[in-house]
Amino acid sequence: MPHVVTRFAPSPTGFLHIGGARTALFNWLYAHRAGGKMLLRIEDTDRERSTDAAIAAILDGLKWLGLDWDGEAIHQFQRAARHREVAEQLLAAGRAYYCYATPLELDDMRAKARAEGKPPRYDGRWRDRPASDAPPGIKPVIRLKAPQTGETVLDDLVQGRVAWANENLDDFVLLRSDGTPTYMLAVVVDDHDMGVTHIIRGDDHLTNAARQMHIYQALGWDVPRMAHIPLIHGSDGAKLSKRHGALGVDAYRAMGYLPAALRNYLVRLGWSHGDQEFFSTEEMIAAFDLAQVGRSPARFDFAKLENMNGHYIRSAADETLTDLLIDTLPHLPENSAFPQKIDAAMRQKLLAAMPGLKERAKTLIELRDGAQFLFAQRPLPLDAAASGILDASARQHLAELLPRLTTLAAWSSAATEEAVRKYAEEKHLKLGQVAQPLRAALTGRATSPGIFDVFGVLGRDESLGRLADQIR
RNA sequence: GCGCCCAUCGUCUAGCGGUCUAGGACGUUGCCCUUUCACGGCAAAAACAGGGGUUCGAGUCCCCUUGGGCGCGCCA
Repeated sequence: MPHVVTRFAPSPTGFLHIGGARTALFNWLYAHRAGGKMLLRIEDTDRERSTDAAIAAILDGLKWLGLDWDGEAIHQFQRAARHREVAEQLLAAGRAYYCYATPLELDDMRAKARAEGKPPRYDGRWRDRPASDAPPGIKPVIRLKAPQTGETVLDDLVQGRVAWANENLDDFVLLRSDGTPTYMLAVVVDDHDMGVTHIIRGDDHLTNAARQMHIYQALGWDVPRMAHIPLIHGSDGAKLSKRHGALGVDAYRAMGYLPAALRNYLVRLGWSHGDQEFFSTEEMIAAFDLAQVGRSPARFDFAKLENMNGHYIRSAADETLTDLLIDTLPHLPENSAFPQKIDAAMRQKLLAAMPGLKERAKTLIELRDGAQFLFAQRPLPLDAAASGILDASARQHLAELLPRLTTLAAWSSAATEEAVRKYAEEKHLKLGQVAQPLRAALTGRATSPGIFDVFGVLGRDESLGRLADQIR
């Protein structure tokens, strides 16, 4: 396979949103598949809107998702001198020119073009004027002398052949009047200098691709292969907004999703491999291919993500999951009924309960809530359903069961089960009629892991104590 | 307005001219399992946007319409 270098190039004007995360994932997968590299470039040339906090959030999000990059992150702003140099090189070669048009003139130009049913574009008024025409006191921008006829054709790895008539494109700005580069120039120069071979990005950049190709051509540089992947939409089909998923990846962590689950969900958005739904990281890398990326936008569906997350939780090893939950605790929304600090003894308890807990949780939040009874203090608070279960006859059953359980020779799930089943049989009760009161007394809830597992995990003293609390 | 992109069940998608009475997954509904809740199992409802072509044959190719999206800055 040929040498492959991809890059993820977020602009640090906000968190790493879900669309960006998927773009990063596709770049990462493509690079790994080819045994190549994925580079990271922070596009911080917009000094007004770029923040260090956003950079930190993006790096943190990538790390959490397990998407590592090769080498140091490049900060685009630090390369401004190089960008300027290239603009001047273009100027010297006659492939770019100074433009002295004022913002007011440009506004008029666009308004007029629109009125005539043409795309609003720069009319090239300074394209062929001699330097001697330069008005005094105005700092010029540098514009690219773009081709005015013919067409620009992109062979996109996802979109296929896309063509633009050059007359619909214009002489855009390369270098601003203050000497700083525009995004269009910076991207091309950086991708070239970084040796990027494959540009995989959102299809909101598709039109930019034509303009960037003009820069490559003017410079005589090879154009990297490009792949414009469709955007992710909200559940209503419109642009992703905060209400349906345009959250930072940290928000997904806070909702209790596993990185592996989010990765799996994201990779299946717009990409498929036959009917396969679940992919380990290795499988994903081996199977991923841009040719299978669809061209239509996908809607974000929390229900499916949640289902996948449940799958990942259920199939995770107990040790792994226990530690993941503990490590994630600080990121989850506060729950005063659950300890923020888990010591070694508590961890053991959690681990022991994990087989029963993980079957019942779709998110780490649900996992935590399900585990709450483990650490509850006696006497247990009962929720509405639990106190509904514990009526007089239920408490009577508990009272009769308590001595039988107290005298058990050895305490275990199996031993308690035998005792309880025997009691139910003697009294001609269905197991549920005694299991539910036990559950309510032991966990304070109407739902929990299997009740005999609860006995086992809680241990003799705590179990008997909780039962006794409800008898009085 | 102009340019570009897109269009299969509610959602993610399989399908790359005949094997499609359109397959899988999520969600939904029903049944089973069952100490609760889950899990699991079984079953059901559910789609080729519309219209023209091309072809012996079209979900698959072409055109138009409609509907979405993206772009059109001295933002990125």
